[in-house]
Amino acid sequence: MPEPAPGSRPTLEAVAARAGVSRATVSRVVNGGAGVRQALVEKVREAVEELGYVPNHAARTLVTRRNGAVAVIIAEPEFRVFSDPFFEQQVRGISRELTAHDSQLVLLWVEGPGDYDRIGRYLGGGHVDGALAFSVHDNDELPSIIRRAQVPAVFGGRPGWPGATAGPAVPYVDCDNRGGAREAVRHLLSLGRERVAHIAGPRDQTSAMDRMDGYQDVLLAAGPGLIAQGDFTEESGARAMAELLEQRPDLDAVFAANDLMASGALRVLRERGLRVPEDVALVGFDDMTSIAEATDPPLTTVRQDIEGMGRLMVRLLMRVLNADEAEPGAGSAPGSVITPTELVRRASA
Amino acid sequence: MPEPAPGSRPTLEAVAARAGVSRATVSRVVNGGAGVRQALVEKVREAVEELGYVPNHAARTLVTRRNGAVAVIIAEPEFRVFSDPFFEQQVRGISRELTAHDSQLVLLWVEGPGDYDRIGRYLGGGHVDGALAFSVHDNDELPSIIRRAQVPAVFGGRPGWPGATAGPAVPYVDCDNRGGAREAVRHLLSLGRERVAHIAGPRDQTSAMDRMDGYQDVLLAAGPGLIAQGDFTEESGARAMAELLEQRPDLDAVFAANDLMASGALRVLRERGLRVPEDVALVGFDDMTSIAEATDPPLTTVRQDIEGMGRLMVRLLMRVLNADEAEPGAGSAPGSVITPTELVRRASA
DNA sequence: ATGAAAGCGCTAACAG
DNA sequence: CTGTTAGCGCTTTCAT
Repeated sequence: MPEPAPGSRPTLEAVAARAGVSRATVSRVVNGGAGVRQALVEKVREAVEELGYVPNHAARTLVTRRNGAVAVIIAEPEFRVFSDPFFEQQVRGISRELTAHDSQLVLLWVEGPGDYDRIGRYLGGGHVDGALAFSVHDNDELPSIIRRAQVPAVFGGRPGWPGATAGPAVPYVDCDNRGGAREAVRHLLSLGRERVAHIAGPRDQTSAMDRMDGYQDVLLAAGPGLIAQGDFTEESGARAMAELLEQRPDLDAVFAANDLMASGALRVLRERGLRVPEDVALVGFDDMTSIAEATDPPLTTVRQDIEGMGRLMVRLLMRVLNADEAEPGAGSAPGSVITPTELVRRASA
Repeated sequence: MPEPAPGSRPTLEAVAARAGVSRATVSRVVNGGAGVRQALVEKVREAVEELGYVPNHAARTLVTRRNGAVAVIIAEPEFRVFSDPFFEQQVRGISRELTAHDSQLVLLWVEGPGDYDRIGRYLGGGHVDGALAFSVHDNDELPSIIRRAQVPAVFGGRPGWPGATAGPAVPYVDCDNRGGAREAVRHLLSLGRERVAHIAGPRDQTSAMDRMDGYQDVLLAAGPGLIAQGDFTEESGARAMAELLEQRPDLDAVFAANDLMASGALRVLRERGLRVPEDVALVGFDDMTSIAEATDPPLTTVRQDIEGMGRLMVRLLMRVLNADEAEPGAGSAPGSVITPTELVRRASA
C-alpha cells in the first residue's frame, strides 16, 4: 500500500525519473506497453507501483479529446422514474457495461424545462463522450437539445417524436414490442380463446403503440369494443378492464400492454367473480417479476431483457464513438438494435 | 443559434482574436469578468456568443485542479437500493444541490467486493473533487477505501464502523434518529399508553440503534419482552409484532423503527382483531408517504427531510472542499449535521 | 525501441 | 485595467 505524498500526486515525470527512462516510455507502458522492451516495461511498472502513480485524467483528456465519461439523461416528467424497477435495471446494465469500457456514468437529472438549457450547455461543452437518453414521451424536447449539442447519443426505446424517422437516423435500443405482442396474442388464441381484448398503453409512447400494433397484426379485425385505453398504471388497468367488461361481457381473454395494468385488470376480474384463467385468460408485458410473480394467479407475460438493453445502449454508443473517431462526422449509420422478447408462461394464461 | 464549426470547437484564442483582446482578458470575462472594463466585457461576450464558445473543461481542470464533479457512491449489498424511495429522494436532493454548485454527479455503482479496487483507483485518480457515500452497514469496506484515496467525503447517515469515532472525524449528515424516537415514544405516553413496545431495526445500522436508544431514553426500564428485533422489512415487522403479542398480550402501544415494519405490525394487529389505535396505538418512522398514507388507518410517524439531507451532504462537502483549498490538509474539522425530525400525526396514534 | 520536443486549452502570476 | 508569459500533465509525431 504505497502511501502517497500528501498534497500532490506523482506525475509521469516522477515515474520516468524513478525508472530512469523518458516520459514517453512511461506513457507507452501505462497505455498498454506495446513496443517497449520487456525489461523496461517491468522497471516502469515497478516505479508506478512504488510511487502509487495514477494518470491525470484532465491532462489526458486535454490531448486525446476523450474523457471517458458518458452522460445518462434522466428526464422526469412524471412522479416516479427513479424508483421504477424498469429504470433501475436499465441503469444497472448501463453502469456495468460502462465500467467494462472504462467509462464513467455522469448522471444528468432533468427536472423541468428550465433544466434543458443547462443540460444543453453541458452536453455541448464536451464534458462527455456521448449521451444515453430515454425516449419516454413523443413530445420531448430532449432529442433536439441533444442534436444541437452535437454529441453522439443513443436512445433507450424507439423515439417517436415527429421528425424521428426523417433526417439522420437516431440510434436506439428497444425490445421487439410488436413481435412480443403478437406472440402474446397468438398464445391466447392457441388456448382456444376467441374474443381477445387489449388494454393499451399511452398513445404518446411508442412501446405502447407498437404493442397495440402487434395485437392488431394478429387480430386483423379486432371486434368493436375490444380495445380499451390505459396509461400503464395499475389503476388505469382496472378502469380499462371494467370498461371492456361492460362493452364485451363475452370476452374470454385480455392482453394488457404491461404487467401493472394486467394486475389492475386481474383485480377487477376477481372482484366480478370471474376466474383467471378459466373464464378469462390474461397476459401482461414486461415480466416485472415483482408484479408478475406476486399476483394470484401469477401472470403469464412477455419478458424483455432490460438490463441487456442497457448494456446494448452502451455498446452501440461505443461503436458510434469509434466510428466517429475513424471518420469524423461521417454519417456512419450505426443502426439500431431490437432485442427479442420471450413469452413467460405462468398461471394466468 | 450559432452553428459551431463541425469537428472543432473555438478556443479562448479564437475568441480573443475576434474581440481584439488577449486570452487573459477573455478568460477573466468568462470567469465572471471582475476587473475588466465594461466595454471590453461586452465586446468579449459578443465574440463568445458569435463563436459559440464553450470553455474546455479538461484544460481548466488541468490548471485549477478542480473538476466540478462529485462522486455519489452507491453500494449495493442488498437487492433493492435504487428503487428505494428513500434513496431516490436523497439522490434527488444531491442532484439539485450539485447543480446549484455547478458540479456534476458521477455515479459510482458498487456491486461487489471486486468493485472496490476500481472505485478506489477512480477516487484516488483525482477525477472528482469529492465523494458522497451512504453508510448502510457497519462492516462496510467503503470508508477505508475512501480514506485511502484521500478524497474529501461526506457520509449520509452516521457511520458506525469500528474506528468511526476514533481518528479524524468523518463528516456526515443524519437526522435526529434518537430525538425523533424519543418524541414518538413521548407522544404515545401522552396518549395515556403504559406498555409501549418497540420493534427495532437491524443491529448493524446506526439509524436503527439510535432509534432504539431514543426509545430507551424515555422508557428507562422498558419492561421485559417489550422489544422485538426486525430488519426494516414489512415481513420482519409482522413477525416481530406477533412475537411481542405473544410475550406481552397486554401491550397498548408500539413504536416501530420504520414505516415498513409498522405496516407489517399493523397487518398482524388487524389479523388478531386488535383495533388501531383504540387497542394498540402505533407509530412508525420515516414518513415514507407511499406507505404511511396508504395504510388503514394511516400511520402516525416521525418525518425526516430526506431530500434536505441530500442537499446538506453537498453543502457540507463544498465547505470541506473550500476549507481544503484555503489551507490544504488542515484538519479543518468540518463537523457533521444532524437534521431535526417532526412527528406527523395521522390516525394510528 | 527509445527520447526530445511540441503542443492540447486554459489560468494565474507578474509586468506594464 | 490589460497583456505577456509560464506552465498544468499528458500524448504523440519525429528523430535517432
